[in-house]
Amino acid sequence: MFEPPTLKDIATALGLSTSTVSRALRDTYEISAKTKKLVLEYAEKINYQPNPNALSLKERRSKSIGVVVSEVANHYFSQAINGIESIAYARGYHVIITQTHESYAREKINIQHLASRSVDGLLVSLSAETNDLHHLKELHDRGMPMVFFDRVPESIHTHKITANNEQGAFDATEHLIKSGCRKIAHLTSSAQLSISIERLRGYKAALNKHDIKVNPDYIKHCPHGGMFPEETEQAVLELLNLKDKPDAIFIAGDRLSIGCLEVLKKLDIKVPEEITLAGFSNSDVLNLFEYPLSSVRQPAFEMGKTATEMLLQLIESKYPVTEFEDRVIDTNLFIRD
Amino acid sequence: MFEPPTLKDIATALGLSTSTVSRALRDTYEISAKTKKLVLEYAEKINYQPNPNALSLKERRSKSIGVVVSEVANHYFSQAINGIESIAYARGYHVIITQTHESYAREKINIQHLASRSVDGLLVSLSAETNDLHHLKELHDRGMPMVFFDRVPESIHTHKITANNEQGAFDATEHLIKSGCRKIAHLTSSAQLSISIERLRGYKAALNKHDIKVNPDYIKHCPHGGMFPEETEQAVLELLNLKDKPDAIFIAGDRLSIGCLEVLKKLDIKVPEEITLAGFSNSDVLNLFEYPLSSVRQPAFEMGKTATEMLLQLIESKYPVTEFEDRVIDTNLFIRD
DNA sequence: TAAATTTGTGCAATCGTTCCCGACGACATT
DNA sequence: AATGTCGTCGGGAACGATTGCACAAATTTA
Repeated sequence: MFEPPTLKDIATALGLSTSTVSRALRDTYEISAKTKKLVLEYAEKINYQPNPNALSLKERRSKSIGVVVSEVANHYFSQAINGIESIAYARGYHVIITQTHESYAREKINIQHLASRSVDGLLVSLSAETNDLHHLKELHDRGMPMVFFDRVPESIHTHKITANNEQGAFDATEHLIKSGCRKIAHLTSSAQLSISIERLRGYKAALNKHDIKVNPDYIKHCPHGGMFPEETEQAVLELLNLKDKPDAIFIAGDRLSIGCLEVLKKLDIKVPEEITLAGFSNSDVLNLFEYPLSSVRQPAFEMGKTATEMLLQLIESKYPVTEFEDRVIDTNLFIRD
Repeated sequence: MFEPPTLKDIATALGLSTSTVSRALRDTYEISAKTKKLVLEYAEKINYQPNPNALSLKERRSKSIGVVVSEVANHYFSQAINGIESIAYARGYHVIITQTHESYAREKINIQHLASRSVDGLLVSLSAETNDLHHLKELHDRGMPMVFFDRVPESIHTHKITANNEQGAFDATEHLIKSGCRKIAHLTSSAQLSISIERLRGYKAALNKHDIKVNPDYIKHCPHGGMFPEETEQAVLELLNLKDKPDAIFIAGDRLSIGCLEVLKKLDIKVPEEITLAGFSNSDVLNLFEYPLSSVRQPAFEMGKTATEMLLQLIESKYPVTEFEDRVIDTNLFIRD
């Protein structure tokens, strides 16, 4: 069995009390240099590490933060996680990552898990299915520090950090228009998600600016964010089977883009000859794709960093924070073909 | 501040002792039905959750396992993690994921982190840089249950689970040979990694079987597994600049494949006209690539599941386990073009 | 009716750590 | 010689939950 050494082990081995050993290790002034040296050397020798559970119990904090994302396989999130870890580790915090796979049930369980696991704070990006915010609201009301990023809720009052989704969507859509497209469809995630709302707004704004009427038939929502391939496939097929077939699609997410490309490939539809594409994606292999896909790239790493800094500020604040920030970071449009 | 309710809160609110409350919640026989109901209802109402740190301290286990992989952005690992989580969650364990980014220093820190964090066991895939196994050996000797997967060490005696790398490499190489290639190069990760060794062996075996001489100039190692694009680029360029230029490359990893494709694209080298490719990859977007890449796919999800089952068996075993298993799972070759 | 048994509950120790408080020797001060 | 100060160190409570043991009240038995 794995039994790490404890303070008591050091104390009995050295004929001291646990309090003295504790103080020696924490370099308190009231311990003699000789004793300190003795203790430190022995502790080093047996590779003593304080028991984090005992510490958490005593200090009432765990020096760890919980992260809730839909999927680590998503490039946006894996990059954001790298940003989160870079800050968290530097400040002495552990990071516990959980995935919702866009499921509301899974999100609830994970949040519950993390809260009971006594993390000091939460970094959350909502799942595509999430409508009800009760589980988060209650926890927030009870004082759990949390910061939302990417997919943020309207009604929970805390720090939020998002990409400039509206501007990004506007840029992508306008790029399609400037490429000569007029019948631009929009394939997006579930309707209640903040990113969906904002991207839809940017899409409409671009159309409006260029005097193109918004066609409701051109807007397709995938309630599970493309988690199920059939969902994406059906949406794309519906677009392609319209009488007035679109000549471009603006796609609101990574997984949706891939799903869409797969359908187009299966039907052997030429891109960009028959249809032009643009979409949100943080994938680093888009350049290698057979079909060109102009992409709006979010500063994921930076967003992860910023969100973590905000969360640690909440966690370490001595007084309840009442002023919350809504940070918006610009996106970049990468044009392909 | 976030102060979850404790047993004592319930006890004082109900005029009982903490022991009675504890027993009521754990449904012990010696508590009257009336009291039980009272306690359960109140606990439900205030959403009581036992403090996991107090429990871990008492039980001397945390019901959590640590995972060490090189990168969650790697499709193989993200799929493996899904497999790990599926088992762990079902058995009531938390999963703490850490990334090495192929760095030995990072691996040491993460292992140290997880050990001090008192996880009950470790699921490890070695980093490309790792040569020295001291940090793992010492922990293992001190009784920390661990299971290795994918990249496994020779000298630590515990459960290991790998894909049939040799057979997979053999299949891929033989496929290249059957496609008419004779001058087959091999682009791979750092030389000491188990997967590199086994895949190299399979590569050589296929060449031998078909009476093709192994050309040492055709074998290129990337010590950081393609973590740095320059590394991959240089290796590929060296291959392309050989007097006797190879007509195919068998690539031993996901990131290397992508790096290689990027170089070929930059140089505008036609695939498969000028050079044919095959490689290990669990990416689900290879079909969409401009350049066809036949791929050896590992059963990542299944490997994650199996590794976790093995680890939990070690953790929950009453007696020290001395019989260890070396599970090898078959790969699948997906041919493109 | 008194003794024995059952039933329900509380006390206290434990896990590993920190920290308040007090102890005790050595030395200086009055 | 008595008191004060300082430098070092130990005792013990606390954090939250579990659990063996003790013990009172309620019930059954003799």
